Amino acid sequence: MVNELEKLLSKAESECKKSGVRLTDKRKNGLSVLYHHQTPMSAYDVIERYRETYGSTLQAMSMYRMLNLLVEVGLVHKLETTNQYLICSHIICDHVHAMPQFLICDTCHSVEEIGVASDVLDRLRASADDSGFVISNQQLEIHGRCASCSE
Amino acid sequence: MVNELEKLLSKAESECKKSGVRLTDKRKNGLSVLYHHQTPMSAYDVIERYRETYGSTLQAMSMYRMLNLLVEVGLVHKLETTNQYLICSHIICDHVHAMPQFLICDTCHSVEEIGVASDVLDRLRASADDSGFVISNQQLEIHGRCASCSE
DNA sequence: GGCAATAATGTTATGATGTAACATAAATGT
DNA sequence: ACATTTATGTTACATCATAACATTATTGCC
Repeated sequence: MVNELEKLLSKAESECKKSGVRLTDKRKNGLSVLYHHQTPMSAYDVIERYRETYGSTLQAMSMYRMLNLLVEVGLVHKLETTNQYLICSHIICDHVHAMPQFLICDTCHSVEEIGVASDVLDRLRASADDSGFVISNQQLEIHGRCASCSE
Repeated sequence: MVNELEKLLSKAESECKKSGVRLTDKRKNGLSVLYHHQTPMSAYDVIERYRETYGSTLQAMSMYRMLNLLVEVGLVHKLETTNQYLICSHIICDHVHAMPQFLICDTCHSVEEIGVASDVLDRLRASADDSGFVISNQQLEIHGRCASCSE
């Protein structure tokens, strides 16, 4: 079996191509940092981890630029409720992705990414529609306690 | 008909009593500022408006303390996706409040507060439960375009 | 290859959001 | 009246994020 990270980077390559941007070494490294970290990271966390791993210090501006780009391309998610970034856990799969939903454990800070169940989404759209409100493509961030923390 | 703000403040009074905190003049004034503003405000927005209205300058620390307390008591909501505060639009009603859901217009920044439809909530809990995840009491923040902005 | 156009990154400064820690003042209960 | 609790003041700082402009790298085209 091929190294998962390589697979991820190769998928990243094609996603970047699709969006007409380059997957530079720095961006690859940034992705790797997020890939190897098991919980979401703040931009400054990524800067620090990047420096430890690759020996080069990125300015905050550069990091935010990189992260925002990776989010736009769809390789990385940003949790708006915690100001943190995490790699998309479904980069490698081939199916079309539903609206992402994050189960964020407020105890251990782990995050599970699932797709919003289609019936939930339908209901949400319907209830928003009662107000004439059009839901944009976005994500749901649900806080609580993960399985092991709620034992 | 009684002034709506007065009604709100009287309800606020009883909510504070319930929680064992005092509804001081500063807190009343803070609530009034939020009440008179039609869109959500950052803490610093409230500080500025407070100063304009009441002629006294609160430090950031004081304002955050006040706002956090009003959120705890249930008189004010905080939008975690935008770091803004808004008065609970259902303070005055007497029924038990469902989990709040905010329809946040990314164009005009207006916010409509509704209750999460109970079937949506049930489905959300069920899908989270598949992972053994327990949803805490919280709120949904849905971004998109309001009726008038999507015409 | 030369060279213009575009994309990416560097650099500096600053704005925006939020809290820790400790001091003082005001209200409350007995 | 006075001890306790609650609220507020004050200072300093941590954290999150971007504007504006300069430089470097890559690409497309002749």
